Amino acid sequence: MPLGSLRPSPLVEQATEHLREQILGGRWPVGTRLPGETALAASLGVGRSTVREAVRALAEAGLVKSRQGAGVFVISTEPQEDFRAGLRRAAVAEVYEARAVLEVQAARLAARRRTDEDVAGMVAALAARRLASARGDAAFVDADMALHAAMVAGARNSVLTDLFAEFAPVLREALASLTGVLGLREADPAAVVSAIASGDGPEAAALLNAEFSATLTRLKGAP
Amino acid sequence: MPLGSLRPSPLVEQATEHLREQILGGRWPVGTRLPGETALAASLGVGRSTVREAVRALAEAGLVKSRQGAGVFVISTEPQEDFRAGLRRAAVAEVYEARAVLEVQAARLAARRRTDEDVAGMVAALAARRLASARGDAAFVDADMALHAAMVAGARNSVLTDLFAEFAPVLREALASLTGVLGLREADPAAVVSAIASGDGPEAAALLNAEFSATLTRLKGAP
DNA sequence: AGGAGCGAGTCCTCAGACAACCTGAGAGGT
DNA sequence: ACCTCTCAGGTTGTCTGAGGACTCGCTCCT
Repeated sequence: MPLGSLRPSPLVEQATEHLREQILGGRWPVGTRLPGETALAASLGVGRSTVREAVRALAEAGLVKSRQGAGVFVISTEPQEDFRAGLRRAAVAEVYEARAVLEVQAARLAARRRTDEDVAGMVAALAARRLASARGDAAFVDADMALHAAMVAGARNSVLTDLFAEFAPVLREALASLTGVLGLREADPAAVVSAIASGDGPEAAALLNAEFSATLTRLKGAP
Repeated sequence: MPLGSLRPSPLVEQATEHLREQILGGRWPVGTRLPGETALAASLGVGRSTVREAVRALAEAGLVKSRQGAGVFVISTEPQEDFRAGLRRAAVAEVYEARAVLEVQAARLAARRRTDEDVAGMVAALAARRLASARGDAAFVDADMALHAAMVAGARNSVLTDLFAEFAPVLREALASLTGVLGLREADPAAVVSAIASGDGPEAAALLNAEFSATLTRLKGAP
């Protein structure tokens, strides 16, 4: 069962996911021994070191444990992976869409609940974003994310705030290399902030939704 | 800074923990590049394969990400506290509100994207929920959650699906003891399902939003 | 029957080689 | 002056071969 000869992703990741599926699928129950490194390598059509790195990743994920001289043993078949791990594996467009789902409604709530301090935070983040616009992509994306975090914080819901914090690192990484293509600098978040500040929830939601939709079509158009 | 010549544990694990401490300790801020594999190997006094496996483990843990040709970059210095744990600690009303944020928009997407199989799943879940309505609270809540999971699945976004799965256990536990107070049995999810099936996103979103809002006021009124 | 010894199998680590890829500097043209 | 192209150096990705360390089952001897 050799892995595809084409290489859309690193071989190690392919091997890791392949083995993960087998384990989660119940091919090797808890306590059983996996085939040896050389056997797995031959079966997957990759080198031994590739298999070793895949097994190392599964060990870090808590699915297997290797004992020198004995073999690699399954210690769990539960998809113990936390939400964060799934996020990193998901396609950028899906992550971005989920982020849009979260933020559009959060903006609506923020318009009703934001305190004056929240507004001050958004205004400050807005200014920082404007400054960062002239700097590198990474700095700009950081400032942009900080602004959006401030807007979500205005919703005064700790679950939503934590959730956005989950998305932040993945989004930052994905967007930093795409700022040029996506035209993030052309967006006008000031209007959204003023809508939230003035308590106009539907307006804030509509503005954000339009921006996210435009970015999303660009994202799907040009990978 | 060579690792100890004695080997109480495998070298890879020592190297992994060593690097993890450095990253969590802030030696390399988010976004910075780690020294190259060969440099790290020399600095730790181990071979390059050992360093590679350590980096692979840290990548699986979500701390770093390696890009071929560029280097290994720090993407998080957070000690990976579990989002799930935070969910369990949050107030029920906040969790429920976040769930509403997620589902209302997911329903809107589902109306555009759901396949016929998705609709079949929702109809089946609807029937099961109707049957379960006569049974105990726990069974009914399970059936209700299954129905909502089917609706979210219709949005065809794996991130949203995973996210709802994250909420499910917490919601189930919290709602099972409150079904009587919240009047969940009185809701009419059939209308939402038919709106999704007929492609009417705004209608589906509005219906869900109304239901969630009503439940939320009851939830805050009588904890 | 019981224990010591042995050997096959396995993981652990290293070294070297080459491929694939990214980045930045410099040449060259507009 | 600015833009584009090329190229060289550095980095990660992958494979292979080798030897060390450890586990476990089998054999042989007492």
